[in-house]
Amino acid sequence: MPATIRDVARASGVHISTVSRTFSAPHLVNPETRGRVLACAEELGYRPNRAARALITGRTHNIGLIIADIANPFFPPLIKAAESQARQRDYHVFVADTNEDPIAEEELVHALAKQVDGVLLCSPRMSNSLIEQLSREVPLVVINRQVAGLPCVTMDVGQGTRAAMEHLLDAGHRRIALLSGPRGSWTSREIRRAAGVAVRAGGGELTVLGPNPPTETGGSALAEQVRRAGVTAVLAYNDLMAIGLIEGLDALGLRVPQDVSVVGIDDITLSRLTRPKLTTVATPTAAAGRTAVDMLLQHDSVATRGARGGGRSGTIDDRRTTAQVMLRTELVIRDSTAAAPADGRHRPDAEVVAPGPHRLAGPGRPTVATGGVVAS
Amino acid sequence: MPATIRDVARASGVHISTVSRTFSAPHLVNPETRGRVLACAEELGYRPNRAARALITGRTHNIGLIIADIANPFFPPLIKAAESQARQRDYHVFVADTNEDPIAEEELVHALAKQVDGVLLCSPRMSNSLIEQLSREVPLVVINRQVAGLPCVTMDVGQGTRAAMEHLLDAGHRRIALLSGPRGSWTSREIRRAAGVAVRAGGGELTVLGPNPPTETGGSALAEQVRRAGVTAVLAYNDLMAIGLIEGLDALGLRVPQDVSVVGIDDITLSRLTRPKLTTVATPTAAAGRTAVDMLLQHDSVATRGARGGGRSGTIDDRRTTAQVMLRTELVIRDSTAAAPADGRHRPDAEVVAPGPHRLAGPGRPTVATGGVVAS
DNA sequence: TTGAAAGCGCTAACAT
DNA sequence: ATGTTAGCGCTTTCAA
Repeated sequence: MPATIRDVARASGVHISTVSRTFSAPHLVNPETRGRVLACAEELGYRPNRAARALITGRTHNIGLIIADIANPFFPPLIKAAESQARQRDYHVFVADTNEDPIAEEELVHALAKQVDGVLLCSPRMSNSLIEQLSREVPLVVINRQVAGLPCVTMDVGQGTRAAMEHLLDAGHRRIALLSGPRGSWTSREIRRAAGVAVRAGGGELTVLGPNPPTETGGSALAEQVRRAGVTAVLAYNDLMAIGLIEGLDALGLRVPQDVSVVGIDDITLSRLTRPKLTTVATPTAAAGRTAVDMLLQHDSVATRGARGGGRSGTIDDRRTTAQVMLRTELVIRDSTAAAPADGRHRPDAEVVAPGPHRLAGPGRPTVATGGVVAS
Repeated sequence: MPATIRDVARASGVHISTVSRTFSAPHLVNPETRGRVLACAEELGYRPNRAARALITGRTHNIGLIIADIANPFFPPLIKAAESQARQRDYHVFVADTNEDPIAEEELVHALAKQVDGVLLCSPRMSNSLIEQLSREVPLVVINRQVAGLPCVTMDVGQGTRAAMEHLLDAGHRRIALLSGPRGSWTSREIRRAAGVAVRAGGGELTVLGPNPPTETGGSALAEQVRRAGVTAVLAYNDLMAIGLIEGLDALGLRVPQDVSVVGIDDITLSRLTRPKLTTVATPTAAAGRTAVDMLLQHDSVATRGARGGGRSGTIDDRRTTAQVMLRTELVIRDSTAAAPADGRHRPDAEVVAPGPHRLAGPGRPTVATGGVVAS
């Protein structure tokens, strides 16, 4: 039923290749002919079949977006921005949800590989080596994680964590807890590292609780542990956990921020709507989505992984041009943090992190180009 | 670079058609041969190219999901459920965001049509006639709207609205406002219709404010109008608006629920997290996503719109089997509603709906099969 | 049970 | 500037 290139050719009295050119290389066709072809195409409702085109050009004009959990409010703005940016460049996007499962992630990359020109891997939980290996199958841009040799866009949570900790230390807090995120999360590791350094530098003591599921439930489940730890302030892996924690604390009769100060990370919409409004490290999610798409398509346009043409270069070769972008974050102070209560609180009984073996910026770390802009 | 069917054929010493059969009709191939082929395929990391397959079978194993606004928290659970259900049936899903723009909707259907076996149109804002017309181009399942002759999955917001209104009337409210949703929203029309009837039946007076953008901002912007209307209770088109309204009311010094009761619709996660917790009409979004996918794929498996085969039947023909499913909703009473204040409040100055010309269940309405189950 | 051949809708050399 | 031809990776008659 749908009109094909042949229908248009017949209708406009030219060869199919002329029709093809009219769409893929208009400058090569006589304006007059072009007009006629276009008119016929319009009339017949003809639209080039992208799949057929992909078969020969090797470029599908699709991209994959693999998300840890669509229902986690951190992601929708990123998805939205990525989709919008992609479409603006005439790309469509497959969105897939892994439920935070590394196995599902891998399977999805394989499944999508043939149908897309590249995949945006958002908050992957799999190993670095697996990511590298998959990047040989299809161009990858990694979001929320750094993988040496691959284009990555990350948020500067280290800086955000420092700012948050300094904010808490300034307010007189000394015993501080960190609710860490899921196992395998690069972001969580960065936060922990930065938190350890910052708290130590400020003369405080950090208690790390986790790993945890990055959800509201994950946060509220920690209320009792937080209480027992005897801390006066908490930094959570994300806003959802922070909000859950506040709920849980509330149920235990602990008030935020009077008894305990709580800081989140992400600045999801929700964080302005709960009471108390959440102090949090704002993370430029939409910018991350846009940037990742740009990086993928730039990377991708350079390297035509065509069936006919230059072959599968670009997947490996232009690693040199591979950029790692880190987007700035920003501490947003609202109502969930206040001065530390005057009375000393009881002793902790959870793990206490002495500075430990983490290097802050050792020689092994990949160079980071800080080029991002905070979403306003 | 990626292995093709030919590589596998060469490696296993059979003709490509045998390899093809091994994957698409295994029972037609000798078990021994099949084993060998499978082994080689495995070894080479071969995966059938779906685009190439689609070219000849006419079935892409992709579906499109067109969403009014991904960032609106109503949608992510639906997207997630749809994607999950689709993938379970070996389908991938394109997600596209229209920004509530009817023009974008139409354009997206066209753009996606060739790459998918069907499109889920979620909360479309375009006209019925356009939807019908588009359904001739590609199988459509409409979510959150009823279009005669097309498979639809809707939420029974009429019932939910009645329950909400009865709840308010029981609590002594007589002056009630309805914050309507976006222009073009079927759901908004249904709510208004049901609200008018229910309030009138209960001896109350309904003030309709709108149309409005279905956002928090949309809600908070209405606070002043709500105050001037002199109502003691409000039903909002969705939770986001309800929450925004509560914020706005708060800024005007009006307390919820003491001064004004507020009811939302949807029961997004957020509604349990704001203070006061929102009374709302729970809407089974995940179930809607799953159901829509099922309807599309069932519809679709019946009708092979193959290039070679039976042609583009199914798009028009089996309208007879077209189902319209309406999912049950449920009023969830939380903390944003209370008894009407004893003192009479000032007179409204916004539009007052006398029963008006709306029929509740006129002859022109399509038959509705109520078959849904509320998501627990 | 397998192979041969045609072709899905399109693009890209190569001619003209 | 346009037509010819080959073929992307795959499925599907039709024969053998």
